[in-house]
Amino acid sequence: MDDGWQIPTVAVTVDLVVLTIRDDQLQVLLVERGIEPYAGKLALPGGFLASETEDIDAAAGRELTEETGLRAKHTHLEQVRTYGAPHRDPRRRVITIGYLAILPNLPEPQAGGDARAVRWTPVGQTLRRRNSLAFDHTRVLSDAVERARAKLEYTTLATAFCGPAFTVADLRHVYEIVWGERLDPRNFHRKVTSVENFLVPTGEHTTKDGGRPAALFRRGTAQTLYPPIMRG
Amino acid sequence: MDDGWQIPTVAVTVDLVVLTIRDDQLQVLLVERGIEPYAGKLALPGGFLASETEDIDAAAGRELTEETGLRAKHTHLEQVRTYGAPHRDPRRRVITIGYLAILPNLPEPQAGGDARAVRWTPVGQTLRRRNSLAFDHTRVLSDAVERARAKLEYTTLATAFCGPAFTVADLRHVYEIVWGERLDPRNFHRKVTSVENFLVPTGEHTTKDGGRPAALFRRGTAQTLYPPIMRG
DNA sequence: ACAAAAGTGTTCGTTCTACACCCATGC
DNA sequence: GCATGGGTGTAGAACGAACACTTTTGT
Repeated sequence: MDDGWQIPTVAVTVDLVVLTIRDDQLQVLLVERGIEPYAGKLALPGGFLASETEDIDAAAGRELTEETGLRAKHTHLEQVRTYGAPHRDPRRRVITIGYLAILPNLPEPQAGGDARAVRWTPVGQTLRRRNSLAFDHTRVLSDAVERARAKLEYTTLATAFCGPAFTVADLRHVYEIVWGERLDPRNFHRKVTSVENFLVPTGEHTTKDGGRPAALFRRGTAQTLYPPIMRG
Repeated sequence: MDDGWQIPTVAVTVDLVVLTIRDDQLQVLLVERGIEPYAGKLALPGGFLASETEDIDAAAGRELTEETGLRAKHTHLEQVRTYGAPHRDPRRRVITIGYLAILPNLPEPQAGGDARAVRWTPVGQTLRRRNSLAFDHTRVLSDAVERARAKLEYTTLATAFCGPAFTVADLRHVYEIVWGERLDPRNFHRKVTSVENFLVPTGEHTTKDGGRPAALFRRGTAQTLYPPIMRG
């Protein structure tokens, strides 16, 4: 074994799948690459570890802040998986750790500190076209979206797409758009309001909608949904 | 940005959580460390990438073969998550990718090609004691075991603990031991036999048991269970 | 015959689904 | 009043838990 073998080291990046709902679509934050390889192609935002001692979760939070101007603390941010095929970056060996971030629909387009061209893009069309993204980012996006879809079933993750106060209909729209299927408004209402500590009434109500004002809620302390809300 | 900054590189290991059922207990394969840090302590088997171009899944398969003598091809082996706290290894920066492997109970103790002292250890007592494992391996083990427990609910993973032919009771014992709870034999039988392509009858039956011979099955092609088999 | 484990049938209560219906607002 | 969406009630289907019961072996 000990025949002068040196421990190999590799470069490490974090790549972010930042999801939100805009214009009744599930959208992902993409950047246009300015340099080779894949110059001009769209890619997930991300980057190398800033130093040999930067924590990987901290690196993901730092990238999120750089791209969106938001603090990671108030955002859902979780690791999905790591991609380490040898030639996924043609320049050199790079493994990347994929993260899923979920934001509410922001009033203004993100004003990142970074000068790169950054844009919201519908997830559906991005996944439908092969090779629409640089590197293996289509796979990274696909895995993260599937994670999000699955977690809506048995966790309270859907509230991460909503602002501080939201209606039951807002929450239902999250499910409908992320899953791409219609849910019965009446049964959905009963399900979510009967889970303990999922939704906390603020006492406020919406105004100026087409119909009866809806009660406003904020996130409760519950992290898991039991019973789960299942897809079709 | 481009002020002479060098891309930092880090060492990468894969660590394996190899689970099996022995003596009616969920057990994990551990090695006794021979060198500092944590010399004499138990740790998960694993090791550094063999070269700068080794695929990480291939590295996990290689480590599995080195430790158990088994080909990864016939074993369930999946990535769980990556651990990258800066000082998780006191010597140098190392990030590790945790993998979950599941084996049937082997007739003989594993005869690995590696000379290190390797042993099966019950998972329950290992997780109960803090600091029973080196590095952050208690966390890695915990995450992998929770992954296995969760996947029994909605996938056919339980068959990975069984040999090529098994009875419904064998499969139920897997669930009972991994989950640590009793299941009704009659209802369990109905559930698993009614999932399409989960269990394929071999036509053979057990002999020399206390009661009526049980039909033998082998794995079918189904990967997911619908409806799921839920924990309490 | 008896014990033991495999496998089937049945009952009962819960949950899901579909939809009728009432409520509260803007116009 | 009427349209619009919020929210509640309810009947029927589907599902799961509990358990009586039958089947097939070994001793």
